[in-house]
Parts: sequence; C-alpha cells; structure tokens
Amino acid sequence: MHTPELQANNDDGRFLLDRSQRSPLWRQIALTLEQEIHRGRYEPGDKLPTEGELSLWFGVNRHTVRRALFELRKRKLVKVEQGRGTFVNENILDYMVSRRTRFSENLNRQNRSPKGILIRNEIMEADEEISRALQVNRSHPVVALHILREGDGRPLSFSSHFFPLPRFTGIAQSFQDTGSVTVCLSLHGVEDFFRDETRVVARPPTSEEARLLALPKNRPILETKSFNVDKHGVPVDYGIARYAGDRVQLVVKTA
Amino acid sequence: MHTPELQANNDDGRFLLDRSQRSPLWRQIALTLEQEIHRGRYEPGDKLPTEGELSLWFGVNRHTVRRALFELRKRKLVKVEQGRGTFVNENILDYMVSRRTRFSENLNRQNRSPKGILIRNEIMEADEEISRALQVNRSHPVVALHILREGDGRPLSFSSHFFPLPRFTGIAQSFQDTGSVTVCLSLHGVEDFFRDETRVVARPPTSEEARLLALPKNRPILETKSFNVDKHGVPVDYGIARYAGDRVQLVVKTA
DNA sequence: TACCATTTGTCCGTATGTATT
DNA sequence: AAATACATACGGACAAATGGT
Repeated sequence: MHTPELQANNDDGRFLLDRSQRSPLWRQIALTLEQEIHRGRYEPGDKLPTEGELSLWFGVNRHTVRRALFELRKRKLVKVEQGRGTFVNENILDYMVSRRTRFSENLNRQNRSPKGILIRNEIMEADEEISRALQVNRSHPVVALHILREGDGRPLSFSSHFFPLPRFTGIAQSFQDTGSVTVCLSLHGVEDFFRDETRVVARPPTSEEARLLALPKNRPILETKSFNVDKHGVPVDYGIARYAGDRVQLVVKTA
Repeated sequence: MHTPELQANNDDGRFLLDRSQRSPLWRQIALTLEQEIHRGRYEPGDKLPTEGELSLWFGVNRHTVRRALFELRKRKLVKVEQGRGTFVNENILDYMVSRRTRFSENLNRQNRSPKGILIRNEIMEADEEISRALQVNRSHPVVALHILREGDGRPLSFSSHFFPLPRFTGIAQSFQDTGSVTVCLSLHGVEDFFRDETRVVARPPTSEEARLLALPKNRPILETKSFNVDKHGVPVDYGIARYAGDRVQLVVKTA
C-alpha cells in the first residue's frame, strides 16, 4: 500500500516530499502526519512535534506546516493549543456522503485500511421497505449481505445490502472472493453506481449491533439507509449501514 | 394556540365538532386525530380506538370516521390492518438537508406548524470551533441564539446559532420579533444564504437537552453542525442542531 | 511578583504556477 | 497575447498564551 509520491522518513528523521506540483506540499504533509497517527506512531493525547520542528523535518516553511495542521484540525484529528503544542485527538472517522460514496474510498481517504467481513447472507422476499427501495414487487426475491466493516481493526459499521435477485445471483460468493461491494457490482455488470438518497436516524443499538460493533449499550447508533442506482437510474442496491455513533461522523457537502 | 374549529374533548371523552359546515366533519376528525398523535397522546405503534369507538366519541357515523382514517392512511400517519385495528406509524419528520435548508420550509412541506422559541441568547467570544466555522479570529465577539424548535407543539430540535458580531448586532431582538432565522438574516442584509457543509453525529443527550426535547435519557440525539454562507461565500451562521433522534430523519439528496 | 524560553496565532509582504477571461 | 484571479509556497516580525524559574 505505497503512495508513490510519499516516502517514509529517512534515518535523520527527515521527510522527502514530492515537489513536482502533482500534489500540494501541505496536503502531502497532512497525509503523512495522518498516516503516522493512524499507524500509532502518535496516539490520542500525544503531542505532535512543534511547527518549527516539522518545518525543519519536511524542509518547508512553517506556514506550509500550519496549512497542513489546519487541515487535520478541521477534520478533528488534532487539537491545537496556543503556547503548548498540537495534540492528537480521539479518532473520529469522517464518512463523506456524496453521490459517489464508497466505503473503501472513504477509509482510504483517511488512510485507514478497510476490511469487510461477511457475517451472513440470505435469500429472502422483499418486504415493504425493500421492495419500494429497489422498485420491485413485494415478495420479489432479493439477496441480503450482512457485512461488518472495520477500519484499522476497529469495527466501524455493520451494514446490510439488498440486491434484486435475478440480476445479482451469486453475489454473496463474489463478496467472499473480493471483499468489496463495489467490485462485486462491477463483476455483475455494474461499472458504476451512484447514491441517490440517504436517510439518517439515530437510535439505540440492538444487542446484536452492540456486540458486533463492540459498543456499550447506552451509546447510540447512527443509521443510514441509502439508495444506489446504476448509470441508467435503475436501483441496484439498497443499503442499511449502522455506524458506531462515537467513532463516525457523517460529512455532507452540499455544493 | 387554539384552532377555532376544534374543541378539546370534554369530561366524557367525547369530542365536540363544529357542525356549521365550515369544514367537513371528516376533516375535523382527521385533524383532531393528527393532533393527538403529534401531541403524544398516541405514540408510534399504538393502536387507535376502533372505528366504532371513534364514531361514538365524535358522535358521527362510522363511515365518517373511516373517511378521516383514509385521509390519515394516505398521509402515512397510520396503518390499517384488517381485523386488528388502526396503528400509528412511525411518525418521523423528514428533514431535508440541501444547499438551501430552512427550518420552517422543512416543516411546512410536511404540514407541521413550525415554531421557534428563543430559550436564551448571549454575546460571547468565539472559541476554537466557532472561530474556524465563521472564519474570524479566536475570541472575536459573536452572538449566540439558543432556540427550541417545535412542530405542532412537540419539541423537535434544540439548536444554537452563532453569528459574527459587528455584522449581526441586535439579531436576538430580530429573532424575538420575527421568530425566524431566515427573516432575521434578511433583516441584516443577507437576502439569501446557503448551507455549505453539514456534519452529523449521534450521541446521548445532556440532561438539559433531554429536558428541553422531552426525550428519555436513553434515547439518542442526532446532532448536526452546519456552515452557512451568503451568496459571496462569506460565513454568516454556524448552527448546531440537536434533534430528537426518533422523531427526525435527515434526508440527504445527492443529486 | 517579575522574567524568560517555548510555542502557536496573526499579520505584513513577495513570488510563482495555473486557469480563466 | 494580455489581464485577472486564485492557490501555493516562502520569509520575516511580532503578539499572545503557556510553563517554568
């Protein structure tokens, strides 16, 4: 998992940046620091090196480091205190909700290693909710995949995906093989798909959800229901995702 | 808060209707039942009285009651099951999150009367979070309005709005007078504003939030933080809204 | 109290590459 | 081709907050 434009620090503790303008220096710095944090090099509560030190290490101006820190601060990854330093915050995943929302992209963007475990799968008849979402008759057969998603080994969400059946036969096996819904869909002829609508509620977890997400029972769940369509507007996937409320923050850009 | 055509039930549990033909009986009945539901007299999942009982209480024929129930069914407020009875549906407010999100528009769209009560207001110095959102210096003066929002007399959200101060002096008074943030802003020269980004988390309520929202302590709240800018992209308002988790559903259209 | 070193916050400026008009 | 705007990067100076002597 190497980002070519990024090199690890060498023996002196210096970092080499790609100055070819393909990516802004401040972004590379932010990405590097983010990696270090997620790798555990800096843990929650730890103090980061001072802006001065970082500017030396990266070989940039302090302002450039500050631009990077500003980015991390905006994403609640760090907390800055004047006169004291910059400190690592508790880990909150910013989950971007957009027309092209993909779980693994979302985690990769924040440099977490995504992982999906198929808890179980089943063939069932569409109930009221599912039939409306997938625009099929009630009791039309659908496949359901129940997936536990992790980031850096921490459970992040427990999601259920429903696919209309004649079209997506055998998708459970595809997921076992690939571990990605996106890849699954492309194997079944869906090159691209889009999120049409997302509904968000907050509610207490069921005992199964609390168990799977390693969540205390009094901590809420953030539940999203999303409708995905292919490029022709045909529904391909109805997904219900349940996030651990205090480990995930949904971010909606209304541009 | 009296709807003239509607009277509360008297001691016998009977309802008095206005038979002056100004409004059809079935509509009055539907409205009454709707109010009772929104007031919490009947909660989601509850069984309404049977059609026979209702027709006795209202002093009308069963067909008239059925006409009213048909109306409520059409609006998904209740669900009728033959042989079992009539049940209150999950009555959640669909709160649309878009570039042009307005509280009152959202409620009007769903036939709920919006109301905003100014709980308190204060002048304070921008903390880290607010200064970043409004793009002002830390400890820059801002006005904070803390508003309880209701729909049909039921608390829906408790929100705090922060406005940068030289520009929006006296906005608390404006809100007292108008009861609307949108109108407030237009009074201060902001003809139009847009929601730039929204962040959503789920968390347990504080005791104050539980009290204000009439929410059991174990029910989560859905918290959104939104950044509003004017047509020039200048931040005008940073808003934190806390919704009763089981009474509101955020709907994000990613078009 | 006063003083000092450290660290972040803000402000002034300059320069450059890219994209748009 | 010229003008303009914008994002990026750098340099320096000082203010403000913190923590210790």
